[in-house]
Amino acid sequence: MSSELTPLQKRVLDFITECIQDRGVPPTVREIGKRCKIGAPSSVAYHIKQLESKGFLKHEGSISRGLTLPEDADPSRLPVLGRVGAGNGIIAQEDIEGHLRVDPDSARRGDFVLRVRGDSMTGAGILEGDFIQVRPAETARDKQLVVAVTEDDAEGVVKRLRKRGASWQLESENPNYGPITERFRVVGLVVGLIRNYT
Amino acid sequence: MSSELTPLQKRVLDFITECIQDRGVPPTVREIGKRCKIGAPSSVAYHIKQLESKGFLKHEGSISRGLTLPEDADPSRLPVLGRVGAGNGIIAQEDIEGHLRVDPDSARRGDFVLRVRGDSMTGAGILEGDFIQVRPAETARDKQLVVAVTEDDAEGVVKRLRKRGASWQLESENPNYGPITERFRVVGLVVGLIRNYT
DNA sequence: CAGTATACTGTACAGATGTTCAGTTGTCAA
DNA sequence: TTGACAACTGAACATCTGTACAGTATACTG
Repeated sequence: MSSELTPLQKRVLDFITECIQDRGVPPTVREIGKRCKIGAPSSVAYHIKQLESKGFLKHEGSISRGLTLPEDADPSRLPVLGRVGAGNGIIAQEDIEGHLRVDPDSARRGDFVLRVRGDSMTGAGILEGDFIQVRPAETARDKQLVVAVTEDDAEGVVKRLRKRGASWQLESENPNYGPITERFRVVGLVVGLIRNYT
Repeated sequence: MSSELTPLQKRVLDFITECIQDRGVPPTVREIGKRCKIGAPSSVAYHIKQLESKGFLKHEGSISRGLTLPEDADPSRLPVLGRVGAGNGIIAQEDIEGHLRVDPDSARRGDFVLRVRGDSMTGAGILEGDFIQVRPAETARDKQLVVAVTEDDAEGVVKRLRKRGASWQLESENPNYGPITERFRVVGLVVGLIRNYT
């Protein structure tokens, strides 16, 4: 695969990212060279071309400091999914309904957002229409809020994982709903919630 | 006051903001001049100096494109307040405990964030420790969620505003708490909620 | 009127900057 | 060894870029 980075390319990319985020201004080729121990500006240009062709960087014409990161390089910009897939890749491109920006301190690469349907979790303060931030995971501990898929419902549900005796089940937090005892698979942990009052 | 902008200065600042947000790279003095019909680069430098001295812009040394916006120019970066003041200015600098970034589409300039204390609003899906996004306002409509201050408690409470007969009162959404019927003043509307599960 | 402050223009210049191009080095396969 | 290829170096160059400086025009003040 051509989308792998050499250690040096990674260092270059990291430095560019650092400059943009911390200083607000992208670096020049010579600044990159100085920091990453690359002697010639043309050599840096070479790496930039590599990074650009691999999709890690955008390079605007030949203007000074014309380096930007592609939008999806920002880990705090999370995709809002209409459903979670049951397949191996949780995030299917066709299910992305939009994007939501969250605080960078509470986001990790890979997180995604799901819109809550139904009122089965009102007891946990999760209302219909809320957005929940989910961190992909295949296991969870007792009493954690999880997103799971069952064989019936491959769309994904938000429930509390509970151990009852020897077996695990998914419980709602609304007396009108019973637990899910059929086979299920945890796909992620609920790590945050965003609600908008119109 | 020296913090007012002339129309031209505003156009310059708007263009710089546009470049940074849309293109990712700040403009050069000549790019600004071209767009804002300022003939001489030195004249643009003059305006930049003005904008910088008024605090609307940061200007890094004499490096190319060394223009950045001060952090508090970002309307999606909201201050987290420990309490809301009862005075004329709601946001007192000394009460700012930190900052929280929210989605730009749901933020407006002036919004702030308050950490919820107590469980009086659990019925509305607002739990202790949640962050609520507040938009300053002095009036609100029936049934809206508001932040208000009373004479006893100048710290600020989150309640639902209700009209009961001829008078208004603040109601909790937890059967263990009664309504607040004493004099109060609305300071803002609840427009969003952010919760982090650790 | 003279004096002053603001908001410019025009020009010049040193240094920064992206790019090109002709080579060089090291690795790996045949 | 030879050839191919990726990863560089070094030097040169045309432009881009921020800044300095010497003025100009206008409005306002006393």
